[in-house]
Amino acid sequence: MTLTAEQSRERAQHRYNASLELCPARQLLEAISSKWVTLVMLALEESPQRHSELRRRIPGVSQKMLTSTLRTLERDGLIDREVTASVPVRTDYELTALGRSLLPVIFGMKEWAEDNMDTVATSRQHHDRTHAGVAPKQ
Amino acid sequence: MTLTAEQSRERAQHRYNASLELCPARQLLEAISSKWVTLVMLALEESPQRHSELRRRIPGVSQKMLTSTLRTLERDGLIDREVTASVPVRTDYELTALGRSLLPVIFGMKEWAEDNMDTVATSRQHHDRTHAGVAPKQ
DNA sequence: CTGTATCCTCTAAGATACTG
DNA sequence: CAGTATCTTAGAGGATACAG
Repeated sequence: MTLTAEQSRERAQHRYNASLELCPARQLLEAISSKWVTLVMLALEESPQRHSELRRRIPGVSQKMLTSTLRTLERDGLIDREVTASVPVRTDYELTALGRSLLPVIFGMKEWAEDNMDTVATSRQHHDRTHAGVAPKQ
Repeated sequence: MTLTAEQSRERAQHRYNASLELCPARQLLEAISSKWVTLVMLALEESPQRHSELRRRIPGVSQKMLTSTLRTLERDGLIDREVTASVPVRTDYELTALGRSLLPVIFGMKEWAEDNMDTVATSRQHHDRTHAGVAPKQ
């Protein structure tokens, strides 16, 4: 039998999910879109920092999320972790060369955002006002 | 009374959540990190497309997610939506000037990703192998 | 100080069904 | 063709307590 459009779409979905996850750009997006990664990257821009320093420099981050973010960045090879076995323990984090190579990309986004997010905000307000009745979303 | 470090951290959290959400870069990140936005933006790069064309061009997207993504992009002023009231209805989407101005940023990410995500992947594998016992995560 | 281990909540996103 | 309306689920992220 032949497939309906809906059926072939389903197959496409499964085929595509795999390739989507393999797409480098998608992977990067997922890697950096976690809530704290860019903040940590930027906090490490100038010099290595200790866990406690990072916590102070990034207000609002819980130590769970900070640790988890740092672990992920370390796993991705974007930062290095150095533990000094003193009492109490001291841990320093610093950007790797790979991590530093990502900074320009982050700055590129930052720049576009700073130049254009007010336009986006205006557009949102206008859209919400003119489409008041339908699908307010939030 | 004076605040404990933990308490002042809590206050910082609330103070900061507001400013975090106002941060332009964060907003942009949230806007484009939705699963389908970059795919839609890239699909519209060369020419306007109809809803059904986009669905074909982006395998695996459900019509719900496509519609929702398109609505968000429209609200943000990144794409325009033009409805032709024929039977059946015809709808075309195209990038706005603002939307096109974002493309270089997306390409910048894409380029870094293509150049470096294999290094990241290798780092992940190495990390997972050497840290087999502890926190395999996934 | 630098973490783990739980528990809990909230939302993005998928599945499915229906409409002008 | 181009949507809207529900229901459900997986995972991110927060709160809290404990440990080397």
